[in-house]
Amino acid sequence: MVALTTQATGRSRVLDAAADLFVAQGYAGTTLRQIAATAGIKASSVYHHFDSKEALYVAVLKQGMVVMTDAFAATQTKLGPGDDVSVQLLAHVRAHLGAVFEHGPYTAAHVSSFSSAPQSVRSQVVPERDNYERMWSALFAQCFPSLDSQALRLHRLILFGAMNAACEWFRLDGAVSLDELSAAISNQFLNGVSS
Amino acid sequence: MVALTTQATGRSRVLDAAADLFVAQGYAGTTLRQIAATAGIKASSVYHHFDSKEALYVAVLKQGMVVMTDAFAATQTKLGPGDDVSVQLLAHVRAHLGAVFEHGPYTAAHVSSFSSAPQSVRSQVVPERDNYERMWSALFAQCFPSLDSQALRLHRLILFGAMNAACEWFRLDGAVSLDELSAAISNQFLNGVSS
DNA sequence: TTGTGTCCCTAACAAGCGTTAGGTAGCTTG
DNA sequence: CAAGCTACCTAACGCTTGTTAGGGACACAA
Repeated sequence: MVALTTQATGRSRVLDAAADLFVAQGYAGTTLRQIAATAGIKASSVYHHFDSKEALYVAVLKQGMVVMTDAFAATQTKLGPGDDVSVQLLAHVRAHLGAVFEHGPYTAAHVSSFSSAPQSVRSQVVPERDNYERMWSALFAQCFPSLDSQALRLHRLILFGAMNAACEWFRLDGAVSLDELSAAISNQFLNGVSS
Repeated sequence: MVALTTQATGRSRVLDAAADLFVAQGYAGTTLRQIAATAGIKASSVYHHFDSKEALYVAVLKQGMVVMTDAFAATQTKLGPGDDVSVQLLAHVRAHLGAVFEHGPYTAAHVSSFSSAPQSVRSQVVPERDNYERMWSALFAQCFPSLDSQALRLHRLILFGAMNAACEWFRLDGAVSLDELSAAISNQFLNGVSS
């Protein structure tokens, strides 16, 4: 097990290590001893920072939501009120993908391992998720006023599927850049393949 | 733990139970005793049908691939050679989603839990996955001859993301039918939101 | 009847799990 | 200097895990 040499304080080292391992192996597939070893400490020392493995998991998932909502909010302040729909959508897609791939492993851990999380964990993160979902719902309602609420929901879920699935194949050091990926997804969503 | 009352022979009961639980809890989050109890037998009896938990997992994943490739092949035989691109794509999207949601839990288990599978498991299913991927690559190359191979790959991954992510929110008994979902994804993919 | 194979059982194993108890070194504050 | 806090340690706990050994009940063939 390779220890991390980055990061300063102990708590965030543990959080980082946990998020990394949760992405790679899932929550149940990752042991506290693995997390501790990656953070450079012993398993029992994790309990100095977190009450339990589950609490650590919740902390990772919530941090992932913070990163996402922050990215969304930051994008919104950068956009003018009269910006084109395509500009707005591209910016927010870029922000979401940036949160997943560029701002640490927290968002990636959330996206990739939330669906298999125990019920008790899931329910603790639902408020944050709902909040982020509402941000996108509002954006969609504003961008596509002609669609009814069911169509809006469907299209939003399709877009989220396309974005979040990228963490199963996209690599930052690959042939496609994040900007290119964002443009491809955003453009495809608005105009379809052919254009 | 509720025992299954469906299915005939013991081996497929175990396979069914395992796939169901893998979808809900992931591979590592599911115990052999849970699988056995759901199948109506004891944990040690699972070893009469499978060499190990890992072998059982591989069997589930491979069965998922069989269902998918069969669905693809069956769709291809139903299509005429002169069929429109939109007809072909809709049919194959419908077949893929049908495999995930209508033909047992195997494909859903594959789609939802492959990414967190151990390396040793993953490598055993790679050939089948590559085979299915080639089918879609060929379809895309035929449908969109003007795109280069990198664009084809990107668009294919976007479509797969949209389809596979549906297993995190879509329910057969919900407000949206599988036909509607297929049409929405296929149409969105070809023409974008607005149309 | 006697074998052979299938399908399942009980009982138990070693290993690994999350977790707890209690102690120690070092820094900071009074 | 003494007190207290932070961040970690060693050692061990009870429990669950995947897995194995060995046996019993039924079916079918010779």
